[in-house]
Amino acid sequence: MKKTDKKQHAIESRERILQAAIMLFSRHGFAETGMRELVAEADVNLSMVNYFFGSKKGLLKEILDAFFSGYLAIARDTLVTDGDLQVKLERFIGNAVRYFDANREALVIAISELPHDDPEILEYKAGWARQMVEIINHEICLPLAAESGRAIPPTCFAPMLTTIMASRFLFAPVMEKVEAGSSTTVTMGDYTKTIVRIFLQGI
Amino acid sequence: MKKTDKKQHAIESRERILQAAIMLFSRHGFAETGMRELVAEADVNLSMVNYFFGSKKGLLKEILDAFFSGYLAIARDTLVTDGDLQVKLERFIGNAVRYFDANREALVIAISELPHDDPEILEYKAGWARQMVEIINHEICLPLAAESGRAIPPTCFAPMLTTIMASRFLFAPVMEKVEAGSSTTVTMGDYTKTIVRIFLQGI
DNA sequence: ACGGGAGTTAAACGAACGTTTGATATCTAG
DNA sequence: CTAGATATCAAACGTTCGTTTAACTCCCGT
Repeated sequence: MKKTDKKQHAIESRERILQAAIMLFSRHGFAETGMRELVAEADVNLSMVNYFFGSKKGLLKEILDAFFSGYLAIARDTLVTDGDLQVKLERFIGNAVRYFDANREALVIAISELPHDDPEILEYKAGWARQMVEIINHEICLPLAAESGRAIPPTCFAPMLTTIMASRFLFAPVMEKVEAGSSTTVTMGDYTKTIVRIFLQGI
Repeated sequence: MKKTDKKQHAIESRERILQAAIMLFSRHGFAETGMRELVAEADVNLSMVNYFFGSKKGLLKEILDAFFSGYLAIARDTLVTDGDLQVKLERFIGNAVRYFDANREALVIAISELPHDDPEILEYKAGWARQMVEIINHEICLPLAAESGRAIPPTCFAPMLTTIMASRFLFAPVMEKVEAGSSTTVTMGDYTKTIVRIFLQGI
């Protein structure tokens, strides 16, 4: 095995652990997923999780970190610009839904773990939320108040916007049982358009 | 101790377990809450949970059952009536938000556990969802399609409506860290009005 | 008044948990 | 070439998990 192969293999082991964790944490939950189940799925030795991530919780942190930073980047890229409020909102929702779709498993983990008050995790979830709230405030809430007089705080609006975009992915397992195939009858494009329409002109 | 006192005490033990479970499951999650932590909070013996509820999962089921049946009852009472679609929707949102507020801990448990695919739990979450979807379809989606031509399936709309109403409670622990007191700066009445306005005429 | 069922208890069960250790193989740097 | 870092491994660590058992108390129906 060449040196590059060895390093490559290590990187791949790390990556396999991440992928397996994202899948299992989203399907069974973080706490109900055991390390042995995880390493079996990732096809690595039991010790490798602690070797690469320090602890099981460290692994969760890295997953959440990657997801939140991507979500925040989308907010920055689509909202922190000149232009009409409606255009910005439409662009943000479009990109965010695409991002949620491409990372639906990490999204489910993030929302599931969101309300739990593990101090260690909560504190730095708040770190990401703080940045998000600031963007939503400057680019949506303040302009909205200026042009229509409606004052809605970003700490209230950001959760609304995030959860409505996430709703489809959170309910997917249940709705698939309610009506098989229901998670695909509405295209992602129509899903986006529906959310945009609700926010711009109501149902 | 009188007979009524004894029976009363048993009922109270059962009730204390339920209350402690609702609190702990919502704060720490179902799987991360241990039985010993639970019975210490409820001030009962370790065996009592299995005695009253059969298993830890039986306890979770009872909590979810009570929450879902209450939510479904509100949907029936406020939506399955004659009247204008907008009036019905406004009435439903008002009552549902009040219900979520009064049962915010059970709500958090329900949403957190929603995406996980434990077959036993998933199957009967789907049972409740099926009834909910049917009501939303008949009372909202079909009338909406008839009067405005917009076709949005209830398996897509019900999750949207539910999660936007739940958003405030799901994000409360995080938003409280972002801005202390932020979970009370918007009254429940204003929160309701905002959601109603979004759905009826947009932001 | 007494047998039976319901509530409660302390103790123990085996299993599974996350983590650590020490050895081994492989690659890198000097 | 060799010393050290890196990746992998099997095995064991001590805890904690959810559940079960058996004994005990107390109340109720007959």
